[in-house]
Amino acid sequence: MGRPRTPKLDRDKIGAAALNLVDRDGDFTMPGLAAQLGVQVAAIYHHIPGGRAEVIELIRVRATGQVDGTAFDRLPWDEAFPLWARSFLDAFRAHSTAIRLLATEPVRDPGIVAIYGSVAGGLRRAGFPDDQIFGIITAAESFFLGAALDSVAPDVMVTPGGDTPADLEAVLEAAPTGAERHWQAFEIGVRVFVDGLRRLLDATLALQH
Amino acid sequence: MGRPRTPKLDRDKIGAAALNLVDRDGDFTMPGLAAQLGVQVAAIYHHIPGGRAEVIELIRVRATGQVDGTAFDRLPWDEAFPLWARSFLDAFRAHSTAIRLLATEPVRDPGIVAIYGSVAGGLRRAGFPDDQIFGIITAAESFFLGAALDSVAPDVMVTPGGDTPADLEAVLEAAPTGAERHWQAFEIGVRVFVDGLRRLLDATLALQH
DNA sequence: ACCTGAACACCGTTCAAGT
DNA sequence: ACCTGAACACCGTTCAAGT
Repeated sequence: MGRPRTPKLDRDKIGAAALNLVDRDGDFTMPGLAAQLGVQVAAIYHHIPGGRAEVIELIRVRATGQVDGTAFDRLPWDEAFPLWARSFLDAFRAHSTAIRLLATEPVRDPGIVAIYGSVAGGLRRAGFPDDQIFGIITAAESFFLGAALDSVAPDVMVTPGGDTPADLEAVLEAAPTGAERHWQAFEIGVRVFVDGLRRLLDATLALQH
Repeated sequence: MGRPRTPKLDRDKIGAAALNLVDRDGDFTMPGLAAQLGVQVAAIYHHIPGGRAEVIELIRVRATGQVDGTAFDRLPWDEAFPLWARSFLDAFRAHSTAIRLLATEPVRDPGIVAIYGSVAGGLRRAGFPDDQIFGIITAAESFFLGAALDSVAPDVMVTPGGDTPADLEAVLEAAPTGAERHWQAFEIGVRVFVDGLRRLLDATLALQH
């Protein structure tokens, strides 16, 4: 008891243990985290003054740190964009049980934002206007985040009841089911986004000519 | 005490009271909800066997019930789409303090899904293929939901530190700040989405010619 | 500085008892 | 069927005490 000769805890260990718990259980508690670390709850507060909310932030930084935008360094923007999108989705799906915990706050950590240098660079070189690029990145991330949430959603139940509009019923029947439904929506979204961006780029370049 | 002559509670009253609490405080507790209703906590469980999770579902249905896709009934799809997007964002922003509570589960309630008959009808008449329309709706909603989360996010802090990539720094400096930043991202997203959908529609119609 | 041990106020849920 | 009153196990956070 008392102060140990070498500290038993640091922010890194706490973050790693928390992510482990969350991957296993989909959630975590402070007592559970303390037990996992072989420590009393109060000890955690010494390193993470923000308490549970700050632990969640640690988890978020760890999970989103796997998002990779470096494809923009070596590929044309319209080829890099789908890879970026995919890495974002994969990063969240790798911790799918934790998505509900992570997604409630958008990715705004300065350290994480810095990772997007490649994305910003790729879009600049392509010719997108500087004052719109961060908006484009934000809009894209909004879609990615929503898609991540959709990816853990239960499949839509098509109520065969008579109160469903005919158009909706036809559309639901023609749509794929299960996991395929989610993938289709994601791929449509990425494609639509890239095509829409291409048009925005063309309009910008036409103005400059 | 004992069974009252007329029931004091029903699902509707519980949902309304819960939404009120959440609008005021950004969250709610079962004891707090019971107090608001002038009732003991256990009484709530008699009407909502699913407990707190089901109360949240009631709130979600109420909030998302304000999403309006009927613009597709009277306008061309590319004019209706932005109005639909806006109504979705408004519905969530009207309960902005509750977004974190609501957004963790996507809108998949059968009753809510039925509202999208207008959207499905508009996209069908425009010529989008039946088997892709639900994917389009899902992708669009993913973006709307992400944008709603972004709309309550704190403004991005531009760290003047030297470790920020130059491209990112330039882009962050050129971007609008505060609320304007969010609106720009939302509008770019909607525009990009509509333009991308137009391209998808053109490709579809060209195949059919 | 870093941890233990114990405490506090609070939470969600359940259950017997009443009409 | 519908509510009360009380209980249970648990949670996040704090604080004095120890080294």
